[in-house]
Amino acid sequence: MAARGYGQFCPVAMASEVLGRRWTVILLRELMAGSERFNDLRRGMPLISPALLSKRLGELEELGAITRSVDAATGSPRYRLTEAGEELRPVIMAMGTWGHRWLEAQLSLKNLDPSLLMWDMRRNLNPDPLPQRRVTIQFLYHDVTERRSRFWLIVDRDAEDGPVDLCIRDPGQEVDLYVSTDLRTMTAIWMGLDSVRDALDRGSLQLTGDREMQRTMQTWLGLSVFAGETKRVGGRGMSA
Amino acid sequence: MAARGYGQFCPVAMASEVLGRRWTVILLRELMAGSERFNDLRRGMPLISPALLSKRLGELEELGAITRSVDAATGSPRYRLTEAGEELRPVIMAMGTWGHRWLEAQLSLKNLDPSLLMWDMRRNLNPDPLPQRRVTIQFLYHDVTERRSRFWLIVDRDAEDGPVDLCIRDPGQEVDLYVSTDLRTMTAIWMGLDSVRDALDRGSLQLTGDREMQRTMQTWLGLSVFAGETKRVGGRGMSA
DNA sequence: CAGTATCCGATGCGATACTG
DNA sequence: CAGTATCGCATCGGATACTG
Repeated sequence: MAARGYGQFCPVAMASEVLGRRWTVILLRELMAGSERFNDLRRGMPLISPALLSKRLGELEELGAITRSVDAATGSPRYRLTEAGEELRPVIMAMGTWGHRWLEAQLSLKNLDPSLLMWDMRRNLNPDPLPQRRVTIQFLYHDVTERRSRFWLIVDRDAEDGPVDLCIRDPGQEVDLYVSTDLRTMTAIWMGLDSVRDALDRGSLQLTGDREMQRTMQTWLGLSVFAGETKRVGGRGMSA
Repeated sequence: MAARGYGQFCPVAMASEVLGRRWTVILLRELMAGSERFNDLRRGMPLISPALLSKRLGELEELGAITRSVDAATGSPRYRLTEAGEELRPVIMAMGTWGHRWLEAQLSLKNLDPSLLMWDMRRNLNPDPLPQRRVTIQFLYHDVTERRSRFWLIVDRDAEDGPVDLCIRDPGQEVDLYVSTDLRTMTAIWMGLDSVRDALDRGSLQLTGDREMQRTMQTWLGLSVFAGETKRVGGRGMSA
């Protein structure tokens, strides 16, 4: 694919040589979102091959943007942003803001993926408006093939591995709230293009169970960090 | 190169599908720097093939980031950023700022290119500190092969095509200031890694001609827009 | 000047399987 | 869980030549 590099001394060109590599930006986004372990990173970018992920991690480490360290307790490797890596946050955020403002929403809603959505929701869910006790929320996407249509979020503020756990098998606990909807609706809500109330009114979303949890869903359901940005979308959107 | 696209609805991923394409970021930088014509754009990215430049321009137009219009006077096409394209400026700037702060300076100084440097300098030169009359400045890079070692900047505030013209052939005018140096020194000054004074003191830079222009060189010589950023550089720099 | 057309080569990357 | 090893091909894009 050509002589790798643009032959330019301009800092934009040099940064672009790094950030232009496939998956690198997505990987940084995952790291910024807080994932530190190899397989957690994979969950956030399911289409990457382990070989390539390993390679990209190596490049970023070589570059000084991340460090690889071994967790003393578990013995498992952890990848963390260095100061240099942390300073890429404005770049990634600016990209996301622009993408959200200007890229056709339709396009987002073509790349639907229930696992990815649930993984994102797990990360941003806000336990505060929920009951103090441990609660289980079941999501059912009735337009998704059987195998990936049901998910359970278990919220427990006192859990060791973060307050929210995502299951793809029935955890066998009593469910406090059932959420039944289609993938597109839930994704649109997550991206701030739709709201819980509107979806309920339209009948695109059904809630069953704890009334209080139903009422406060819009507040505990964390949204995409870009959901607040005003959408513009002037052009014809991406061709792909 | 694989299924084009990351299969993600995240705005970062979608923006990255556009900005990750080779040369796209460089092209945007050129447009943001003010180039509007096909061959001016090429001068700012000499290693791109005309076919690919044409393709990228088409993609950005399709996307709604630029418009192509035909100049009524000259009949030549002009490419300009739309509002959506203009809003990519923070992204490009953030990339440049990061690149300047964290990427090994050595690396920049490996991608030396006299034509590119002169083309950048032409753009950012500040005519104000210079004499009111038309002045000619000759640059001689004594470490560069004969054919690309001499350049002339002609500064004329009243010229039709911008105040500064760059020539690669002797324009046959009396030269007001001779600048003799090596390519690395001049690039380092341009990037804010070195100063006119220091280079003069070290003997890496020689000036002959108009004393006043010599004295004020650091002020009329416009620097890279990133020259003000503090360099950090923690890691081992890029592998390339 | 402002592109198009064509060809072909390198290689990035996806897929899959395997290991400590 | 956290990767490595291997293979093969699609495709991106570089080179060159040509045109209105």
